[in-house]
Amino acid sequence: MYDLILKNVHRFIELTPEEKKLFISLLKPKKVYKRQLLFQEGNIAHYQYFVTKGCLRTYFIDNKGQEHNVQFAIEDWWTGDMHGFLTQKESRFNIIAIEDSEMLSIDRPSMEELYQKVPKFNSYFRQLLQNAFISFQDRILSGMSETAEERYVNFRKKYPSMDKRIPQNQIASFLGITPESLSRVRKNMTNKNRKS
Amino acid sequence: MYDLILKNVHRFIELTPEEKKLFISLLKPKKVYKRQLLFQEGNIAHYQYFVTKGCLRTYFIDNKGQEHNVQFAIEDWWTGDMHGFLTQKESRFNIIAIEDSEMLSIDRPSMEELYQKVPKFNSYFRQLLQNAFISFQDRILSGMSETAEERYVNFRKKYPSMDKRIPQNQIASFLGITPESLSRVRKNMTNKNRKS
DNA sequence: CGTCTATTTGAATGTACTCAAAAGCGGTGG
DNA sequence: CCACCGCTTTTGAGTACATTCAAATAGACG
Repeated sequence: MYDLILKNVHRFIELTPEEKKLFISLLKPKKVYKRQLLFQEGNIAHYQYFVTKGCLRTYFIDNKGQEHNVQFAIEDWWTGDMHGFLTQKESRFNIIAIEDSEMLSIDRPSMEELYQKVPKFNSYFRQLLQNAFISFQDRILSGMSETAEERYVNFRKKYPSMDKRIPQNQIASFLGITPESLSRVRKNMTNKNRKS
Repeated sequence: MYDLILKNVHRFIELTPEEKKLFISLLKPKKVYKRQLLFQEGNIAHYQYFVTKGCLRTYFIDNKGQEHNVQFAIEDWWTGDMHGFLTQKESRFNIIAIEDSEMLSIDRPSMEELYQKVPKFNSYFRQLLQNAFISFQDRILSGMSETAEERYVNFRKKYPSMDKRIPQNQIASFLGITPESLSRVRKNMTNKNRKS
């Protein structure tokens, strides 16, 4: 159950057996079923979640009532509202399960304890923040410079495992286009392939 | 000359006179003139820059050769390629002066020294990273949910001092639209105001 | 003053959107 | 196991918003 997260941590920092034990003792398992909300906007984000099984999406609702997907998370990914978690301000995001999912959650006090006792974890979590930062940066760049089709192609290249599991209309929302448009983009792509 | 940056730091952490001295001793003044490149893509970002005078823009060039503005920086702002600075990988960004500008720069070794001797600075720079993260997040959300006009209105609300100093075509590039479109958006807005 | 760049305006085009309807797919209950 | 219901995906037609290309006007700077 804890193998996956330990491997993940191990990609960034090395832990002694005692440190591993402490870390694991601070994690709380959590389950949500398909279509169930893990977290709702307006609340304070007390947890970050490491996904061990399943698939979730993080979205926000704009002032026209439209949903927009901000992030998908599958096994071996962290999810949660990073900004809200760090600032302890009301979140603008919702997180909902696309499949039955299992997670390991950690709250702020536990994270503080971890920083105190195993300072290496500062580095680990800082790198998570950096990665989140980078992925947002990439998204801004791609939003400014790429067509819908290019964004979709890149999405599939970058997250091949997600492409198979996530409904098209959800991917469309992530890419910032309508489901109809994505359907047409795909049609177009297969036509191109047949010609060549 | 160092008042501005000390005030800025002071908004997040408190420093003793000795700590201030150390901090200042690690900063290198730097000048660039209008239209001059401060930093060019393909290089490693060795510095972060705190602007004490002037105005700069950070942009990247997409594979169609088009420029896109990522950030503007005026007095009391930090600029530089955060991602490149943290990872020490080749940067995709260019930074150029919109006005004659003066900065205080800090390199990685100095920052490490600062972290060692005054650990409080970890917190300061982490908050800078957080703020950068948040502003990118906001930009993704606004790109997904707002029209060009709404984005422009919000830009003016958020950065009133920049709106006055930065050429329209540069603002357009920041908003992700063409200069012609921004011109029409503005025309539209004044027409609306006259009617009401 | 003249030159260079930024901004505005116009006309035609294109990309993605909305609205509407049909087809496809998956899960549920009889 | 099949029939039905709800949701997703596809397709079509018309529309809207922003783009491109081109040209005129305005502004900044030496």
